[in-house]
Amino acid sequence: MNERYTPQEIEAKWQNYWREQNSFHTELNRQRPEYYVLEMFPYPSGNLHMGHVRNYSIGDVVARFKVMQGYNVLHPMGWDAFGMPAENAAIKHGVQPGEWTWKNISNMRRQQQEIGLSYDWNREVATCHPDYYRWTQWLFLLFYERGLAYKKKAAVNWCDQCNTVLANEQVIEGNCWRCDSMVIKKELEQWFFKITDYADRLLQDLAELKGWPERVKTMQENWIGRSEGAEFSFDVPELNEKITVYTTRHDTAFGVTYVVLAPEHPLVEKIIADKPNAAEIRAFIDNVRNQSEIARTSSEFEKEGMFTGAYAVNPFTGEQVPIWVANYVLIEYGTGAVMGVPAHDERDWQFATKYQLPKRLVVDGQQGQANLEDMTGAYDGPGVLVNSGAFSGLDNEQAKTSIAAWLEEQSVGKRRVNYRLRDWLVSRQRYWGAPIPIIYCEACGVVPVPQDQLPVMLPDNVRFDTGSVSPLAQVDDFVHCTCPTCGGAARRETDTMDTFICSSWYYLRYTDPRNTTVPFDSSKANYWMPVDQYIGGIEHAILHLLYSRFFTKVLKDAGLINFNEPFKNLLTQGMVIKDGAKMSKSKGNVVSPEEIIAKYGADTARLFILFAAPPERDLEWSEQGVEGAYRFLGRVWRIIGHYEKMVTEASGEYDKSALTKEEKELRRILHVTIKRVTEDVGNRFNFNTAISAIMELVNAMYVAKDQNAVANSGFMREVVSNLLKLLAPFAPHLAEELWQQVIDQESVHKQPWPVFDADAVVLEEIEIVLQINGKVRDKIIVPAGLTPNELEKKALEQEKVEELIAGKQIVKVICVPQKLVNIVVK
RNA sequence: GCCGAAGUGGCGGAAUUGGCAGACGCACUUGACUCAAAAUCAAGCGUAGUAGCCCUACGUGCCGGUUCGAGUCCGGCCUUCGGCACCA
Repeated sequence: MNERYTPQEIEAKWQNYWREQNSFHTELNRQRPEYYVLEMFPYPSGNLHMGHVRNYSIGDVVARFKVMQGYNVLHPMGWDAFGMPAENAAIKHGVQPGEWTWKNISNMRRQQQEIGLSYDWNREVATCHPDYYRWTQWLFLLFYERGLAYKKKAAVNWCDQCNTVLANEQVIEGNCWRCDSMVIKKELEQWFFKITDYADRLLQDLAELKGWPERVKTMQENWIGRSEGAEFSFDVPELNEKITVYTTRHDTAFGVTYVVLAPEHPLVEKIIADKPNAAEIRAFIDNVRNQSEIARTSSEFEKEGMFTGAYAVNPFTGEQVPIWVANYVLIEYGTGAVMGVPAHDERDWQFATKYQLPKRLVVDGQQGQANLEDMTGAYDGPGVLVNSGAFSGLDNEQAKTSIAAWLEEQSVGKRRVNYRLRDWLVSRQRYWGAPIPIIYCEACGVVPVPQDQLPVMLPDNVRFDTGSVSPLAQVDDFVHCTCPTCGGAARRETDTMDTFICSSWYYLRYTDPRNTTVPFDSSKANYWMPVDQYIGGIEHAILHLLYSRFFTKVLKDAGLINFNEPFKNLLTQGMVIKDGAKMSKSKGNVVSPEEIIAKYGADTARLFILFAAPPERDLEWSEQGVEGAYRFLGRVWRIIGHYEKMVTEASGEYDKSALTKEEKELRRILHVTIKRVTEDVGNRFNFNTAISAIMELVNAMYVAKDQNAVANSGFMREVVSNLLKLLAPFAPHLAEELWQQVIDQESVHKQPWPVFDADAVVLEEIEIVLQINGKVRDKIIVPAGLTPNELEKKALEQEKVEELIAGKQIVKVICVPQKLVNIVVK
């Protein structure tokens, strides 16, 4: 073999070899345990960045490790290929979005192949391919049939920059998730998926996800935002109407001193129509509607409201209370109307103080001593009900139950659970997405496109500078069609689907990627799914991961799959940062994977990324660290080169009992390393410590070389072959090269993962720490396996110990076998 | 405000079940090799005291507790990062 390690020569060779051998092709096989490892598929932006390299390196180690352990491993890759950037490129450079996207895909696929990733490329999918989006459309229709896709007019999020609507999940602090510009509210008719029907299951089943990080589960929990309360009605006698309010504090219902409606509430216009200051109130409402969403929903925002001139009757007290309209009540949550209880809600306190509305204390938290005069803010703690009719004297938590029961008996209200989660707005006024397969017929109304007419193909040669209208609406051939039901003239829906729909089921398509009759065969999906290990960025904690969970539940209800949750274990990798900041073009701190691979090779890049930090933590890019990884691989190359002749000429067998002391020690380190790497990769995903263990083994091989102590060629073959197996998932090219040169002609990646020899890892002599009063005072070498009594005796015999405890009384001696002796004296 | 995660050398990080804090790597220092440099191989490297070795004391964000023994467990804080937030 060459004296120097030259990755540039080695890597391409093995990448071709793996491709020619179809090394990573996977078939369904019920005789073997399956394992599905998946990295989030990328958007084909044009080039891989270091975050991708990290993501794929992690997945590749897991995949190769599991293959060697004997699992039937599914490890696919594909493209989340619809979306805005392709259209922006079309507007800017005049290139067709499809052309731009496919070009990017082939470039990024090449870059992935240069990393040496073990994907089964036969299963590659791209969401923008008609063979894929046909089934996205099919699934839309499934949702439609099941009553989970519907169209409604609502105030929706609109991004002026992207010229389209957005789902709530895509609005980050009031800004567009993609272009970061401010999101405004627009009243539009749009398609929604009824994710709220699944709110409770999406919340409950989080408990099943033992292999998910706590913070992701918490984020989803917060997002779903379940609250338990009650809903009840106030009569409005002058209109013969009712105002229904939602509250989680029905125990404070006797403290209501006013009722507030959201400005958008449908009753507002009715109430104010005949009032003298109606015009003034309307002006106020218009003003509130023009306030931005973030401003309006910020708790620091000044509360403003107006009295409507009408009154409502509190069903508990029979009292009339004024009806207000105010900016702090949101039409989307609850009933769009709330009861005002200034004494026990901070917002109501502020509002009532500002507009001099009365306050009434109904929960006493100070054993009868509480009074309004002493209060400087609302009291929202526990206490006993006062001024609350028949409920006075009850503990406020008990009162919730009693009052809810009363509401239901009197038929003025009921218990109710509310969610913060909104339905998923799925239509987009964009071209580069899957067309929504719906036809509008004047005679038949809304008609779903029949399955045999799918896919509804995206037309070519479209103009993109159409402003706030979907580009598809400008294409007459696309829009005009015949009604599938009556054959009359009809129009197609011109909106496309949110790309998050495409990515909500791709993991299922991988299990059966070329199926032409259904999106996937159920038995195949049931064999491979759920994904055993999913790996991706934390930025999808809510968006993609919530939508995919929703899809899985709907498909289960439809009988297409037999599992509840798509991703059994989730690893959220940290960011790759440089100089303390995320790599970005604007900061000028981007390191190009291609350049690194050209300079050091893919094995070095992979090794550095996996070694520099545990996968969940942010990783600081360090060129010197990369050098270190490269140096280590060179060290491996040279030490194996040193033993090459010995190992190639050796047979596999040797007499273990004939090993020298030094050989035994090296063998012990080898098997300890096998044990550690197996556990670190298999149980904990601590690739950094797995690699450090391999480094220690290599260091020990250098020590042995220095001692000139290893002469047993059969044993050395064991060391070298196992070292290469351990290294194979991390540095697949180098391991393959050395394996085939030194050990065997069959791929190292087809070898069984090594199993450690329990006898080899046992030490004959061990070091015992001697403590006096918990402080380390000495260390002794003793034969392994001494009983605590023997240990204690040995410890007390030590000269140094005798010296230190002389004249003192021994209170207690603690012996931890194989570890330490602690002598407690006074 | 509510919820979650994390704080360990100059740096990235390790310590898996309460048992030698700092594995492994980077940086740095030194030696060997070399005319020299690079590469490589070898050694040292928490802080303070000491010329130096031995040794001693201190040391895992802060304060306290439990324990023979705490980076690890408990109570109370502080800081950083992330999510949610006028959600009634």
